Amino acid sequence: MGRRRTFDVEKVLDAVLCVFWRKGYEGASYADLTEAAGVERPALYSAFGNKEALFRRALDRYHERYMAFIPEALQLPTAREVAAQILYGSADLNTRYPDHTGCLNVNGALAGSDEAEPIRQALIDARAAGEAQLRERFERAKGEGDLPETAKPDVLAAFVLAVAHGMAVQAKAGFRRDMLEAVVQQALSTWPTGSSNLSGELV
Amino acid sequence: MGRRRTFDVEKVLDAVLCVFWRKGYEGASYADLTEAAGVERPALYSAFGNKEALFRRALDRYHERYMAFIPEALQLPTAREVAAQILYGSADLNTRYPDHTGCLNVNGALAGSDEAEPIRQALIDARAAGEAQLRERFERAKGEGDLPETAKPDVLAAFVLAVAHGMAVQAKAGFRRDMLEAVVQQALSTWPTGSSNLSGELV
DNA sequence: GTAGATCCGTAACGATCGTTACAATAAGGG
DNA sequence: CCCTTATTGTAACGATCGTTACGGATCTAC
Repeated sequence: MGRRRTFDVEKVLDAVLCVFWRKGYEGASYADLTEAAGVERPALYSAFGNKEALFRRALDRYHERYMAFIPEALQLPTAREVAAQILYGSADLNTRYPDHTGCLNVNGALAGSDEAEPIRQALIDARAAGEAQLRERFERAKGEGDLPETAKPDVLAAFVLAVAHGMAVQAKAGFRRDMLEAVVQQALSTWPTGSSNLSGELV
Repeated sequence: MGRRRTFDVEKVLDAVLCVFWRKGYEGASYADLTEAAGVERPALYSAFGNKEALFRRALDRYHERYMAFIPEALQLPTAREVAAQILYGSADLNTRYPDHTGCLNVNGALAGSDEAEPIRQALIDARAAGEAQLRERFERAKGEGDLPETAKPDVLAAFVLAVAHGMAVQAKAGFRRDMLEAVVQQALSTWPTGSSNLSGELV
């Protein structure tokens, strides 16, 4: 059967993920990746394929390990709780690790060379998938009377994720968690209600 | 006094600016820059210095030519109008040019290699300067009774710019202007007021 | 018209990029 | 114990990165 692998594939993937999280797809070199992983280049190629495939694996792992709060949030009873959980969860995740702040979905490849276009599009698709889920959840809330008839689920979803992405930019700039949480509170103060709460006050 | 320049420095700077806008600092190569500018590399070095200095010149020009709506917005009479002008102006700028969407302040260098750290910090500083101006404007509004005593100018400024930065991310992902404008409307839907407008309706 | 200064394009610099031969090493099956 | 198979680290690949010598071209000043 031949020689066996001497490193833990998942641990290496975690180390690689952190580098991509901090430096983005193009900003992370194989020198950075091998140093963080404690593994030489051919081992990375053998285990994961080329850089693009490695990033996609790291991105999948990111969603599994760090974005699990999103599907959890979608199961909460009210649309407002869903939005609050997503926004507070984002503020937390974006500031939890001082050496890789922000969000991989945003940091990964916002702008870059033409060579990075497939990865940039993959991140766009990943964000669009999350937005579609959120929109569907808000449509359900509208049907349940949890959101008013005038509410626009697509706009609400885009708004919530705009705030989340903006916080990711701010976290990458060094914003502290309590500031982001205050931003979330302000964002939620505009939340529409199905009944009589027109005051804009927090529930 | 010697041979004269055969190209228009400002036009070259505009062409360079568009490339940085689309691909970011590290994603834009000299091959890209010279092709867009119609000028060979040594001419760029002679006129602007190295890549970092060239980007800073392009960034200055960006603020002069495209972000002029910010200081204009700050002079509007009410805090709500200031916020609205900044957000609608951002939505417009982020989607106005199909081949370089989003915002240079965000696209330029959100994440990247260590070599890009000075530029990344310069963009952070530029955004922080705009945020400080906005906060001061909101402090003034608070003193004028335009914002309630409970309002937090720093949080409001961070919130407005979080929405703006989030829209920049979304615009770079292909969001259309009308969608961003709906996001802006949602963000403004319950702007705090100093007097009796607690309905959350748009003015 | 000539001298001096400045700019232009070609072509190359060393460094780093992502990627991969290749040989040594270590495991299992006969 | 040998053969096969797979993994390891070294060391290099061609391409591209940002940067710059250098020589020919073009201007002003005298």
